[in-house]
Amino acid sequence: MDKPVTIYDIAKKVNASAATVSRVLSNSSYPVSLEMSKKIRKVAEELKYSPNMLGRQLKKNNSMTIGVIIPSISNPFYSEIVLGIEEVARNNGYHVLLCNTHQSLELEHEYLQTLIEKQVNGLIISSVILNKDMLSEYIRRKINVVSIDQMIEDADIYQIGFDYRKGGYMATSHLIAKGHRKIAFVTAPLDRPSRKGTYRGYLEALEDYGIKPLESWLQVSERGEEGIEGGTWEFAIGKKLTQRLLSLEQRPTAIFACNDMIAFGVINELNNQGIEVPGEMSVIGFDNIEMTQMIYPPLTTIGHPKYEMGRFAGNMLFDLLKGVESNIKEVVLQPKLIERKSVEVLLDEER
Amino acid sequence: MDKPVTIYDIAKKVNASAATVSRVLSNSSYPVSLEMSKKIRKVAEELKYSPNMLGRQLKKNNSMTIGVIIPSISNPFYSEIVLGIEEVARNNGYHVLLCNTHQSLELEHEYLQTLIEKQVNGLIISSVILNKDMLSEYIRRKINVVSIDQMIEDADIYQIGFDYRKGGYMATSHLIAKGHRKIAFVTAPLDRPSRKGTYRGYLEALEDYGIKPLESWLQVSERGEEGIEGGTWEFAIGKKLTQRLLSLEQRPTAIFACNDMIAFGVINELNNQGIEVPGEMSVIGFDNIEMTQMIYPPLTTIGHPKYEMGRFAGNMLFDLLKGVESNIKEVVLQPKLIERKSVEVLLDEER
DNA sequence: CTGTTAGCGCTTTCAG
DNA sequence: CTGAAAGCGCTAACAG
Repeated sequence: MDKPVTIYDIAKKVNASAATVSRVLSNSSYPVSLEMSKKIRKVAEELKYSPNMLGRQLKKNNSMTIGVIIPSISNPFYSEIVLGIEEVARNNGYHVLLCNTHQSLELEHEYLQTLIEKQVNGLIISSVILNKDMLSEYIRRKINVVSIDQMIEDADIYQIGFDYRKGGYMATSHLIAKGHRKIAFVTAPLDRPSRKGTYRGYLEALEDYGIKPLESWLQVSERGEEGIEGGTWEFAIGKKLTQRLLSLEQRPTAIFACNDMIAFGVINELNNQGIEVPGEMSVIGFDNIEMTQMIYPPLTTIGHPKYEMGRFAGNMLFDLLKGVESNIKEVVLQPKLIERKSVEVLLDEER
Repeated sequence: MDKPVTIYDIAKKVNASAATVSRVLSNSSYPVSLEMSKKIRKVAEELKYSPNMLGRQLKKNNSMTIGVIIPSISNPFYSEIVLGIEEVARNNGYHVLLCNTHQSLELEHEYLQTLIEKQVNGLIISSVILNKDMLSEYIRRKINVVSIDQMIEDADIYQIGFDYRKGGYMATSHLIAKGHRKIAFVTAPLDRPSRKGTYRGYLEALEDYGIKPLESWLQVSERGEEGIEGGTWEFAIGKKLTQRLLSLEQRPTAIFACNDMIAFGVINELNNQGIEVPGEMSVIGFDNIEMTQMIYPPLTTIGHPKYEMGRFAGNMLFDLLKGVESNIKEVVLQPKLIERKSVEVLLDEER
């Protein structure tokens, strides 16, 4: 078992000191004669030297790594965000340590801790359960954290959010503009800021147009088993909630789902029961994940700039790491209506 | 800016040596008096000590990290695999450094290199472009690597594959069993072992049943722009290739897509053109990603044990890291027909 | 049971 | 321009 080659091995071979070798191989600005420099590089090549970053990182106290904590990478919503973050991390020479909490408070805690131990330089987090206190360790250690998508109340961290309320309002008023009055809202539990916001937007739109919401048109699912809350679960609740809706005496003419996965479930169940979308029932989703273009009919939904949010958060974090202080601590990204084919105008006589 | 607390700070406070502190805080089996041990833990708590893993890792020459290289996490096929790997990594106390190559040879090279520099203990890779030579550095350094899904020819590494040929055979013979004779194969470029295998299976099934394949029923897309080859691209080629198929004089009665994303494109185009699935055209996919259950009609496809493949690869790797040598270097996972609703029997008179 | 010492691989003063 | 030496935080012989 041949020992890994270090700068000392190279130093010996070229009759130089480890310091000099380090200086050239780490591209330091420190002056080294061209001749020496060349020789060192040549030998490094020959010996197939590759630096041990642990050494450097320990010395510099800089891991060149940022942590990213999200519920689950298998959720396409998050995978787009992560792709955005990764791109800017790579451009800055950083690596990403990705952590999937699977909605488990315990796991989230654990990751928060090990990321500190691994000496991450910064953290980007989209947490469902996080509060200010849990981040205190980071703040104390002056590790920069930026929170995305889910706002954390009055924590002293940078946040980049999304206006869910407005999105909910847009979706609902679009439906109203198309002539719908009986609009159901189908959602996973209203336990996160994002969903609460969307729901508020829904309510406000109805109110602004003088529509009194029927209680039974708000369909909220039970909490899912933590951990298995993948796309399948959301799809399933979309189906179940739709069944309930269809068994109502007063059926709605349009369904607003709090996210696209649930909307897929809604449409699927509608199809199963032979109800045509959008002919007999309009459906609108939320998030605009890639798949919305791929189903039939293509889903009308609310656009959420996921990739951009990731890039934005990444850039913000790296600015902070570079010491570029900003006094903008909070930015809110804006929703956008994406019209496709799952919503149809409702004629007066059908109301 | 308060300096991070180290074991020395604790040692000073309790009048012990750093060694002793290290012994208790790293849960070493080395004997330390209960009294001392308690005191140390208490002070560690008070000082909010958290170990710097870089120090330990450098000393132990063990990063407790494995690298995972895949094309893109935004592809649901890979995200499931990764979830499987992550689970076993976590159970073993390891972290995963995830790298998305976006089909770029350059990026792949770069990652291969930086992972070595970061001193990963092992590597799991599903590479499209990898060959034996590119792994030589790893082999030389005795870093264990296990390759998944895409077999690498006669490299001295562990491999866990999937029988694409058999999958292709199963899909095609299922179609044949349902009465189809005019079966098109719609695929991304046949430049990877997996797709080649699937295609071979398709051919063999046709031959076994005495069906001569029409050349125009093999529809291969052009290469996509590297990097943007996400789900949208595959969806798009599914659509485009279907258009070509439909413009043929001799139309097929069934379409076999080399993966589910492409199958979604196929179905979408069929829908657009008012062709009913499966009534007028049967469609079968490949991979059984989650979304296949969510579209309408639910897609008949070939099951690929993605999550299990991830777990399998992870377990194999950790066995190797633990020194459990195995003489099984190659294992091939098996396909499974998943019957849903996108294939219909073709009556004799329709042939 | 505890402490001393050396050193993992690298960078960085500080002197030459 | 080059080198010697110290040290990042931690662990592991070795000696007591």
